[in-house]
Amino acid sequence: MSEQPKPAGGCGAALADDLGWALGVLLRAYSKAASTVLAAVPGGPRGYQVLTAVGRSDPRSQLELANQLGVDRTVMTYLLDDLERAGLIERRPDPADRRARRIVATPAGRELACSLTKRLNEAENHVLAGLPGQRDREMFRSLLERLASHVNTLDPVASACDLARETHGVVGTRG
Amino acid sequence: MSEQPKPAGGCGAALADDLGWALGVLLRAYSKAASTVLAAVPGGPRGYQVLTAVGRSDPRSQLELANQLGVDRTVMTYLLDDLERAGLIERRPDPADRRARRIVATPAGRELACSLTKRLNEAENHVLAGLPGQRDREMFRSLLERLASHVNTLDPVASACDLARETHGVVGTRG
DNA sequence: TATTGTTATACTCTATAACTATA
DNA sequence: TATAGTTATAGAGTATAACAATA
Repeated sequence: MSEQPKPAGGCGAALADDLGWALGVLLRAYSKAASTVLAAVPGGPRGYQVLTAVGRSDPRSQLELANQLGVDRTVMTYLLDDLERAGLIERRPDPADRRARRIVATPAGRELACSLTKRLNEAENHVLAGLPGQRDREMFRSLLERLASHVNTLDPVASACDLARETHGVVGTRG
Repeated sequence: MSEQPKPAGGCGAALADDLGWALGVLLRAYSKAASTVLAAVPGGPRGYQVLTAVGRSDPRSQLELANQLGVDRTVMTYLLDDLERAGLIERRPDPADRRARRIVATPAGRELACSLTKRLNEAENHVLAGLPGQRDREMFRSLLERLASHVNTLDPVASACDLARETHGVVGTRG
């Protein structure tokens, strides 16, 4: 339809009007700020995710952890290697299954995760600085989280962050 | 972002409470839908961006295009190779500078871009389905765009759509 | 035989640099 | 000398597959 080859617009949909564009810009800004904060952590953002995940609840196996964070279990090996070398986590034998390892955060790991979490909060605020009003911010967060959780239910993708994997496949659709 | 009680005396910051997480989930959902739509385009999302960019205004050089879309000029070469092979764009000599090529969309290219744009709009609506109310959607779009354009001014990153590129990094990069 | 974790390999995307042809 | 475009090479990041130990 619309077979009008309009020079300056064709079918409309200017870039600034694009949802994906806006989301991308915003996420990119946040990621930039976040990865500055997380630059010091072995494994970067991923390493931080592991730290918070193991600090949050009982010891998990590597596989559990990998599934939860949406990374391949081979990647998890490298990730944990780095974190362990840095003294942030430990691999302990699982008394119930000698194949598995229980991953626990060391005191240093918990402490680091703690301080990073605070700094990430600042990064969030930086991104949200475009909405000076407190009410606008709350509104945005609220709407965003409604959308995110809805999407998440539609898309029962295990959990938080298959993000990486999925997006990769997606983008990899290159001809 | 409220102060939640946390399990291990940690610092909280549950995953679902994280701005980066929500943004990532949403962008991922959109990317997934979008790349399904764009799977047929050589170069995927990038290819689509090129198509719309060249269809939107006067013929540009490859370098201009690369800068505008935030991709390396070496990447632009491959991208245009694919698009040209598919008969979607043409490289024409620039009468004013024999080093440069002017990139123009072929009729087929414009037509494809046009139909894809429509289908992308549907993808947007799919993602926004979590906000049933029209007013909520408008509000979200409005707030998001305010944020995005503000961030963009702070961050003079070339322009429109580093999306694709950043999406990789970003994705791996949730805080 | 299946599963946890490790290791080795291949593939994708991107960046860097070298090369050409023009300016 | 500098610039537009191309090509070749190397690097990060990820997935695939083979392997060892255990179930």
